[in-house]
Amino acid sequence: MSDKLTSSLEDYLETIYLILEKNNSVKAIDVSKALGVTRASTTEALKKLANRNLINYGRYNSISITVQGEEAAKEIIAKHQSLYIFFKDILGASHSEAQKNACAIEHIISQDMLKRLIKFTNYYKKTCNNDFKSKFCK
Amino acid sequence: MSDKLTSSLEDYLETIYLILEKNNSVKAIDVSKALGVTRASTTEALKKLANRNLINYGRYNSISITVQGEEAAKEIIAKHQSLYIFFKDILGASHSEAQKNACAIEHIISQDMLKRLIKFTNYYKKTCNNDFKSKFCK
DNA sequence: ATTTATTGTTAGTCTATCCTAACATGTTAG
DNA sequence: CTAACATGTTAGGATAGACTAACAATAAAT
Repeated sequence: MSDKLTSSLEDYLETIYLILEKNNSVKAIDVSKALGVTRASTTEALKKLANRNLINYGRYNSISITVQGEEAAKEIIAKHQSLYIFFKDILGASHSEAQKNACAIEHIISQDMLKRLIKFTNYYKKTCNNDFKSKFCK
Repeated sequence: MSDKLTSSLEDYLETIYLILEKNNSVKAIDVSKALGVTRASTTEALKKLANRNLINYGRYNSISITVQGEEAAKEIIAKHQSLYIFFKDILGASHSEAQKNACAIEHIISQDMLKRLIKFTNYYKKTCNNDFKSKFCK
């Protein structure tokens, strides 16, 4: 039924979820600030997310997330998190590098590849004691 | 001077380079077919690449690549290759999965992260004998 | 409570990318 | 050589995403 979200809409949804988790409420302006876009852009994105029943929201209303929306957001965040951990803990990248790359790649890596990456990360952490990191990452 | 290429333009340039490598000549139609886009889209992209001095080409002319274009193409292909190898040889993904993900991620992974990934891949291949792949990837 | 500041919306513009359809140019087979 | 076919170009339209600027609604402050 629902087509795959664009990277951009995934970013909006993810941001809404994360702010809600912290603050227990989100306003459009918070989303705008978090993503570094104008309020106009956020309005447009919110409409699209609402049309797909991922969030509830109407004119001048505060935003809530639907069950579907929550599921979708959690999936994105899980991808982000797995990538971040691989970049940081295995490859030894800095927080900001790991973050930046995870933010971009989370939208395009396939489910299959992500599963492999997670399995590998867990395996490597257990078995290899971060040899690589200690040798090559200062 | 030259802004970063978009993912789309990178794809066109990469494709041109790869076809040239094989055939010693490229036509727009080859690029169209390789990328699965219309001739019209290719015409447009070729104009943009020519404007940035990455290829030489005029109306109804066959395409050649400039020195700058070659450099840029090689960089993209190197990214692709490194990602592909990691996905295939370390994570044990299939050819097509590795290919698909490399094609997408090559345009967005940072130089820093790529370097780390390459270093890691080499290190892991030497040191770890593909334990993970043999255990988890059939 | 009314003014001021903040936040949200709309309308219109821009860029990038793709498309289709019509037309132009090249190429190849009779 | 000239008809077909293949290839390239143009014009025009669609979608997605962002922007600015003007306006509307809400919230805060005096």
